[in-house]
Amino acid sequence: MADPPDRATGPTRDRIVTAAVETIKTHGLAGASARAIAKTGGFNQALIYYYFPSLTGLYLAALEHTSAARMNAYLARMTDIRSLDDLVRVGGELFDEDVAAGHITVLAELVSSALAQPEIGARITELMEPWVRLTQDTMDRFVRGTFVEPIIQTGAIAQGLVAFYLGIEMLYHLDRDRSRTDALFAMFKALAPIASPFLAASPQPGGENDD
Amino acid sequence: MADPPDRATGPTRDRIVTAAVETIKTHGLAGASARAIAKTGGFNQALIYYYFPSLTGLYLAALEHTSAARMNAYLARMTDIRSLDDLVRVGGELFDEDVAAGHITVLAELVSSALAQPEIGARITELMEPWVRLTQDTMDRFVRGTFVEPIIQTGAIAQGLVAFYLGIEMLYHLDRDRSRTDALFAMFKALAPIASPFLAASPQPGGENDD
Amino acid sequence: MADPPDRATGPTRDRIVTAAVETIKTHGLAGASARAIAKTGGFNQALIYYYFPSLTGLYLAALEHTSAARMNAYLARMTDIRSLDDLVRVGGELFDEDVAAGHITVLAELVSSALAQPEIGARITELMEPWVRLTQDTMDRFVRGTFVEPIIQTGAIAQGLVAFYLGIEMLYHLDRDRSRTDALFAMFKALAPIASPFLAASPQPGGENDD
Amino acid sequence: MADPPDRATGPTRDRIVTAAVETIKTHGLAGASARAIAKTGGFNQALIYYYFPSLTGLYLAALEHTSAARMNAYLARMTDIRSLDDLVRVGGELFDEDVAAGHITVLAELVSSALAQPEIGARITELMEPWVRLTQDTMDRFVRGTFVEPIIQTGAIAQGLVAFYLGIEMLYHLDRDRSRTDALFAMFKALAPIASPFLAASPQPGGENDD
DNA sequence: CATGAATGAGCATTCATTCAT
DNA sequence: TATGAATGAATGCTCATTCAT
Repeated sequence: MADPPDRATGPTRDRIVTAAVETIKTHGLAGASARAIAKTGGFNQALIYYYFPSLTGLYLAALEHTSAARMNAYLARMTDIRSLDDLVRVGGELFDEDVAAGHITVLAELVSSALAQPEIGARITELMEPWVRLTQDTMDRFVRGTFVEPIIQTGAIAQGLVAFYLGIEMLYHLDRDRSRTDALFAMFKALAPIASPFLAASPQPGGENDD
Repeated sequence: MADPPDRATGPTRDRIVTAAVETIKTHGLAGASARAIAKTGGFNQALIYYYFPSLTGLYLAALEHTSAARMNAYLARMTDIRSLDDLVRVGGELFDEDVAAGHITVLAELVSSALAQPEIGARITELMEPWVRLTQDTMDRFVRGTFVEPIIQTGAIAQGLVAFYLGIEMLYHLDRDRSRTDALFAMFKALAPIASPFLAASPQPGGENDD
Repeated sequence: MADPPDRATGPTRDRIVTAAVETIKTHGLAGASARAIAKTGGFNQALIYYYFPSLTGLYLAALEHTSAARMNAYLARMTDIRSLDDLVRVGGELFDEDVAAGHITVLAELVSSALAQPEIGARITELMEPWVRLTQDTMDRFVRGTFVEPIIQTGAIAQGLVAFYLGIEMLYHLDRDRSRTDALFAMFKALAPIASPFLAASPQPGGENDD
Repeated sequence: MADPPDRATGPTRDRIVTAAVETIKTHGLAGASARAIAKTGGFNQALIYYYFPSLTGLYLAALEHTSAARMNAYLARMTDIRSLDDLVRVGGELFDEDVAAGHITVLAELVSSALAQPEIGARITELMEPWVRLTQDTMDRFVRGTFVEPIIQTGAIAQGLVAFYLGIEMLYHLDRDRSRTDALFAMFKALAPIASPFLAASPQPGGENDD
């Protein structure tokens, strides 16, 4: 308590965070005890408390880690998207990567645990905001200037899409059955050419420029 | 003869299940220890094991309980729905009730825990199937006979809607902020009159008649 | 507490005792919980307390039961023994039956438990006395009148033989290896003709006549 | 790396083992709960699981401990034995020490518990083997070269003597009555001069040299 | 005569966390 | 910087026993 843990950087810290992500992904949050994480990473369990104030702190750091890593991947691919067709295709690829990276697993487990620990709920909400923003921005690029713009609220829809994304991943883990997700992506793909006329022919490139 | 518990009925069993639902709703699955549930219900913790083979058994019973209770409520209201407008309105009301009853909370917590305990995943999937079915049936009533029928796959969409529903509830618990949900329902409400022309003018009453 | 349990007789009592013997034999004393015994016998566990003041009371009754049953078998075969050869042969047969009946298992388990519950030690000692007596009497029949009579103390040896018997059975259960016991009995068989000349040519029939 | 306990050495480990021996000796295996052992040793019960994988592991370690300690004592005294008279005298002294050290108590309790937990039976058999070997070796030293050598099987007899030893100790704990044992040792003492002529006049010194 | 229901106490084990080194 | 040692509190679960019926 004398020394202030929660060191911001360092290779050992990364090692711990990586081990935490891996353990949460494999054994769930309930199975991600200090012992389990230390075993995964091959270090002493007391080391966790040298870098983080508590296990919860590490859990949040794990979410920050995967979130940042995935966000980079998303941003890198966003420039590829020039049509609704691209959007569906790239979206499917990114989803597959998300699942493989364990990002949404970590997210879902933490969101789930926030019920019992409301104090971390706010922080998780913060960490999700960039994703909602990115989703909304992407939608705006397709919607701006079209006749649907005044009808729909991209902000609300973005929230809903993130929720949907979270839910889909949770259901996937129930029985590891990809057919659910596959059917949905297939339908999106089929709908894309139909919806295209109503949307922007060539979506404008966009970042996080407007608020 | 009284050895393998999991008694099917009885007032005490109900008391335990109710206490379990209440505890999961309030403290999450991680906080729903045998002791915590017993405290909520005002009975001895050993009593749980007289009625259920394990805590996991009780958790599943809790989900079965809320699921059955909510399904009854849903079926009772289904006949009220005669237009897309009705659907949005009744849907919103039912969602509010779901949240209040804690049904989706119990569901979300159990789905989340299935990551670490794959053996219960299959059972949860079973318990979710009636909901997917109900969702799909309801959609079919609006879609059947319209020109959108060949374009969309109500089965896949139903899965997606259930996932969306699950995700929305999880996000709601993050910060207890209803604005997210409200904005979405408001938009649905606004979209209803626009979408109506494309769908069945008067949806056919339907149960679980077709497979 | 109002009614005095420990009923002396009755078919139901026998059923309980038999179930107790069976359970101790199979699962050991530590595994012979009220539940386990009731399951073996197919009755309600509370029934035990209608016939016995406590589980310990039932355990002792179980020992009394097997002890009496085996004593009858021993006495019935004693008249067959007319030579040292007979003794070894019949002794081997009776040992096999003892093991099969679980008598020595129950005895060994109870003796073992007496360490922690000294209050039952005295009762067990009492229950073992007839066996020591029988052993001594049998020895006396062979020794009386011979020149070895003043040299050995059949009382002490009888105690030792019973201890040996107990120990052998315990070791047998370690690995279920009969070879140990077989080798010993084989050697006894080989020694019998050698020892015979030193003992009574025709052992006198004897009961529990002398003190 | 510190995860699978069962640390091989260390003073704390010794403390735990000693406390376990003491507790088993006093309260029996059934009374040697983690809490009871911790109380005996004055340490936290969780410490047990830092050094041993389970209570069973500790029980076996306790047996290994007493067995090794007693074996050292036995070997140290073996050189004193030059006659049958010595054997009886030293044997009696060692038996007294065995009882005091609790070695045979621990052994008997563990052997008894192997009925319900067959998986530890094999290990216990292993731990008993040196004792059987020592007994046989000692007998061989007296028998070798004498006319009784071809008649008796020292291997089988050694097994029987160990069994006898075990049984005697168990009976002793029934009523803490030493007279049984005393009478037997007294008789052995009386028989020694009689048996001596038939055995080796001066037993050969021997270790575990021959197989 | 027998049972189902119920309980308080105890069990083995694991937890997050601390601390001296 | 990192670790081994240690602990108090909690975990899921089983126990012998009681009691109303």
